[in-house]
Amino acid sequence: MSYDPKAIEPRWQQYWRESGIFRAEIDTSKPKYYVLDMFPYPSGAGLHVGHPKGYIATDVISRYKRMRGFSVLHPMGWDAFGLPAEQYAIETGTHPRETTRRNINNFKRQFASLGMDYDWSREIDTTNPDYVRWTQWIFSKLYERGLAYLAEVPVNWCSALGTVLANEEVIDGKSERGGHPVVRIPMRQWMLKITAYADRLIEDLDLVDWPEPIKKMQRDWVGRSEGADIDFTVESADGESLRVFTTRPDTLFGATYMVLAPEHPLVSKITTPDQRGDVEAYVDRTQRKSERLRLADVQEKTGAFTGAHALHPITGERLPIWIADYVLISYGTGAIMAVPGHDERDYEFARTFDLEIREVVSGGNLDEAAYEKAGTAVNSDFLDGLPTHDAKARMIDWLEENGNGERAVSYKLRDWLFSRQRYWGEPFPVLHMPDGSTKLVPEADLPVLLPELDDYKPSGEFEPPLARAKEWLHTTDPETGVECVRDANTMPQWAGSCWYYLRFCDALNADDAWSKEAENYWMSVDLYVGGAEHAVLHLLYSRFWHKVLYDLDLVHTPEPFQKLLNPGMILGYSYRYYDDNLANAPDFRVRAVAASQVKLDGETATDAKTGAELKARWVNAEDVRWSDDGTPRHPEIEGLELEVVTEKMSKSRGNVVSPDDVIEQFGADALRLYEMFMGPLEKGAPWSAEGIPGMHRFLQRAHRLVAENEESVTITDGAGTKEQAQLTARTIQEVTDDVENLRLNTAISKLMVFVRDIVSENSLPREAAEAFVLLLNPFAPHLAEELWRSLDHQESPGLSAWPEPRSEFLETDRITLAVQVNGKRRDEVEVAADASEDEIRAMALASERVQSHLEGRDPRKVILVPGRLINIVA
RNA sequence: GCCGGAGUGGCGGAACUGGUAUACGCGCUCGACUCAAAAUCGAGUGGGCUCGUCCCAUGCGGGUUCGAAUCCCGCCUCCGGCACCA
Repeated sequence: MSYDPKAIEPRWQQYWRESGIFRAEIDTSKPKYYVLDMFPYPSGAGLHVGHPKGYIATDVISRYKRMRGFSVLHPMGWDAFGLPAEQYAIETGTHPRETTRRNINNFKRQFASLGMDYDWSREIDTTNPDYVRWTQWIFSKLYERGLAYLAEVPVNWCSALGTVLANEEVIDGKSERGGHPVVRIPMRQWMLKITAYADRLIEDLDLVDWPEPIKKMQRDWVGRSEGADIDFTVESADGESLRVFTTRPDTLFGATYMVLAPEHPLVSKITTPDQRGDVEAYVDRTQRKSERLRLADVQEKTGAFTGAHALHPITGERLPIWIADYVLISYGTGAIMAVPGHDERDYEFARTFDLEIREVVSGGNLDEAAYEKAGTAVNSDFLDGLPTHDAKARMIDWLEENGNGERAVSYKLRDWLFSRQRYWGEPFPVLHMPDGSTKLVPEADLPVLLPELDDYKPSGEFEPPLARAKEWLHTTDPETGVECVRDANTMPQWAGSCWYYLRFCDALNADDAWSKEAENYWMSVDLYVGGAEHAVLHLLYSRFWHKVLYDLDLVHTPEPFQKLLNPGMILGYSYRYYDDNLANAPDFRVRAVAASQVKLDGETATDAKTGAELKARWVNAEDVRWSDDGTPRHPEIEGLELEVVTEKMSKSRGNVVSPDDVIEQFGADALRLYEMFMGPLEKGAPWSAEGIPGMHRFLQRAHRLVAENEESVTITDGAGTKEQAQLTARTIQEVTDDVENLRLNTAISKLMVFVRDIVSENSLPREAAEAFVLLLNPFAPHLAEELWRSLDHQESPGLSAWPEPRSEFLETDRITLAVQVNGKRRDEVEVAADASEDEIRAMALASERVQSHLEGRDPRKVILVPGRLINIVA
């Protein structure tokens, strides 16, 4: 019988599901291994071939670790709150719960068809009331600790999404999802005090094994800087003092003016009557300037003079106080001392408004640019002659002694804006009392469930859809019977993903979020695999929650994820052109333009000839017409050449390849193998259909080798010839080493070499065959099951022990050494493995080729690299 | 602009701490099987020429070394992140 994945794969998938052999068990006699994928949002589009790369990798590792004797936890679940289901509900009236249920079923079907070994008894759905209950419970813990608070804050309001967004979700003034415009308006919102954990979020990165670039991104995001707060007295404003933060207290003598953010509370107080007009006009202008515009002209410095002056704390000099939007209200104290000699931004501002530039650190040329590096203090009274580092310390000492300031630390990280004005999220377990205070819904009354709504639309008036559910909204405090109001906001999608890895440890626990015992056994996550796009969002948020839980003694590790791996994205080829139908009008005489005729400026495309604005369009990959010279063309518009772009797979780009189709044609094992074989896990690459048949052929060969041996190959007992035993031992050793180091691509290539070379005189040794099937099992588990049975085993290979190489076959008695002359390879010699240097040297010098390259010269030096080469230097 | 990461055959990639560059797969060429094709199997496949015991090749230009894809210096290109954070 020939290899037929369609017949084999469903059979074993059913067996895995029904036998429950991959169920995770707490077994204290075994070491544990917790391998976790970032769980997906179950979208309506289902999985495409770009998704499973990480999932397949964890499946390989999970199966491997189980065979190595670990008790393995490898769960899967759904991050199922979120905008698309809600958007779909708005459009069609279908309840998000229904959409979510359908999508989850489709995802589960796809995961099953890929042959995943998930323990489905631990499945998590973040929208499930049993789960929401504990998400709300953790929020209550944050609230009790004072880490959740309501604040009137300027928020990122996105009217298209009808909600506020966290800073991290806004990119270039547009929403991260969908790219809709975002404006800043003040609103009363739930905030989480992540800044209280800023230092620990940086320090504890030393405890985890993560890619260095990701750690750096997190450090930079928290953005800790050390310096000093310095107080300036505002002249003639009844002793009003102005506090600034600086990282360069050593340049205090170089401060020639002060700048407040336009939103700074002092602005209205200190502005002099004759400057009021200018100042108010400027404040008004910056308020209306969108985030986007503010970014666009970062180079241009603008500002207005308040008419007020501050007094230099040491010299008593009068420094003019300006306002300018290059100073941000949300960082530091919202005010700065400007040192134009040693800060690029202040320098530009001073140049624009003709303010004094003073050198207080030597080393640069202030006629040309600000000098920001370290140097020696000059024109600085008691700091003169000190190097920057010492000058900073001396100045801080002076400030503290004289009561003019103190050592201070500032962070870029802001508190986490935690409420959304949407329907499909966790309600806040909070009651608003008539006196304006808030209190938690008692733990016994959790979860607070979402009310049913007829209409999921955001009102557009900054009011959440939940506010329309009057009966739900108005309730009574179960403790006092007082009438009160629920909170109409919902939590952001991050909430559910902040702690799901803990619930997986004990997913069926009805009394607690997790038991101490389960948490103790399984945590922390040994290997966490997921996209680098979560480097600062999900990973920072969940680390924060985890630390709060750690402080509450609810978890026993300070960090949740020990090792992190970011699989590279699999991209698709898409085919692009442009047209001038900007508004997608239905009856529009569309003019299509090839990419070669288009000028790109950032995100806007214009016609290179006419300058008219254009919109990018894509042709579905399968609809592309290929001309004879191999260029892609539009299927209908005659002669329109398409531009080939490699980008993330998405429906809108028409470049999605479904795993369903690949599995239908070549089987899940071939798909699994191909995705792992494409290259290193961390690296992304465009999907190419050409490689899959090669994997299919390899599996076919393996099948023929082990299971169809009646014709040409016979399985013989024992380890076979010396060469066969050596190849087997070496393959075991090398595959093991590769898997341990997550080099799954090279592990597969070694299995291929084995299949190519193992047969000798039409015989396949039984030991070799069995080792091979076991090595193959994590990668191609369906075929491995099949082959294992054909070798007369009753149990799954997934439950067998991983093979050990027989050490006596790892060593060889004769080795081949390269012979170099002056570093260039000229010949090779075969020597006994234990040959002495003199012997090897003699053999190398005896080589005809070596002699001819020596051209009669005597060797000056001979370098022997044991086991590798001998280099003769002449 | 700043900070990361990466550039190796026609393509995906391999080369572990500086030690035989191009493993493995795809593609291509030739051959076997076949009436023929597909499938399968086998052989070959970095480039060059004066076809040798040759020369040149790991983005470009230098350097260190007996020896460099690997280390150092200076550039170029692509990908990702950040973006007035005082």
